[in-house]
Amino acid sequence: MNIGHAAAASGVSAKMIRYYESIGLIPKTVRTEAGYRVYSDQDVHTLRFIRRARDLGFSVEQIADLVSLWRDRERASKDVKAIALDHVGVLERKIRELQEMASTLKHLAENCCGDSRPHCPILEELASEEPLPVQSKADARFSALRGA
Amino acid sequence: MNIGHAAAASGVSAKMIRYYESIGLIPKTVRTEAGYRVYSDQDVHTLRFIRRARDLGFSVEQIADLVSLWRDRERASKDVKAIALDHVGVLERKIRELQEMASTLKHLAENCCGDSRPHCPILEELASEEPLPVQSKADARFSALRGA
DNA sequence: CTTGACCTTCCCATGATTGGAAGGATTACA
DNA sequence: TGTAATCCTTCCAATCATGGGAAGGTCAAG
Repeated sequence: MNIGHAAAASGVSAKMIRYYESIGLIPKTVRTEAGYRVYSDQDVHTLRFIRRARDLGFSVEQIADLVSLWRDRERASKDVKAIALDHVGVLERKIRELQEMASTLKHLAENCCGDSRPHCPILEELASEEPLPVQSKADARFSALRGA
Repeated sequence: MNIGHAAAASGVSAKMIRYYESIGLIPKTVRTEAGYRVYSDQDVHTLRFIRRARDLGFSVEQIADLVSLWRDRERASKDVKAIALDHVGVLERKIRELQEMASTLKHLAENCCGDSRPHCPILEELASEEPLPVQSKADARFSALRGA
């Protein structure tokens, strides 16, 4: 199977397959006489594994660890779980960050008429010298808004 | 005021100030005879505006638009609001993505003993051929985000 | 034998930010 | 005044995962 076929079968683009090979995430493949890479079903299986891990937001580095644990029949499941939970922590931190941004911004936007007049609490807030009034997601009050 | 001072006063690093200048987000400053950049309080105010917009996750491109609207006394507040709401949409899409990842992963991790034995549902799932079982959590956390 | 669809390698770009090197300017202090 | 520390300057590189594209070789079908 050539790289295009492996890409279609695994959901990983040919570009990325070459990249993963170049950084050592996957081993170098057999080549045809003409230099074409050749992939087995097992290779495609590994690529699909990688694809799924990417879909869950794991970094390439973490995926390398996951693949090596996957291959290791003597692995301890706690090692896998540790990677997963660590990543969950990162994701949740990121989610909280974005939620703070979104809710702050939504509150600002709600207080902006959104008409053709220039008055705008969003700009006022950005131009203000005071700390940004972060709306924690549990806090639905508009207390800190100026010009509302 | 030199760049270090402006950086400290605005919360934007000297590196980033130079970068913002290089991409045209802020105009080129006056220089001393020795070539040192010189900043006014007004410049610092603009930098702080930029800093706040970055803290809310706006892209540099959006910030350029926001700054120009900020400067424009004839602006229509709907133009500002449109940028803000567009960004809220992007943030919320991102949040949903991350939440799906986190909840899928947490679910998998909950079913992994996390001991020294090799059996591991997380790896099994990654190695599976079936579609990833996304744990859609369109529940309390989610509606808290848009419900406000 | 040509055409089109592959494949190869190599370089570049993204976005925002940081790091660092080489070298000049300024400042503080003895 | 000398000198050392701390600034400033520009330029280049790296991050992370991915895509775009060029130049050129290969392969299969018509």
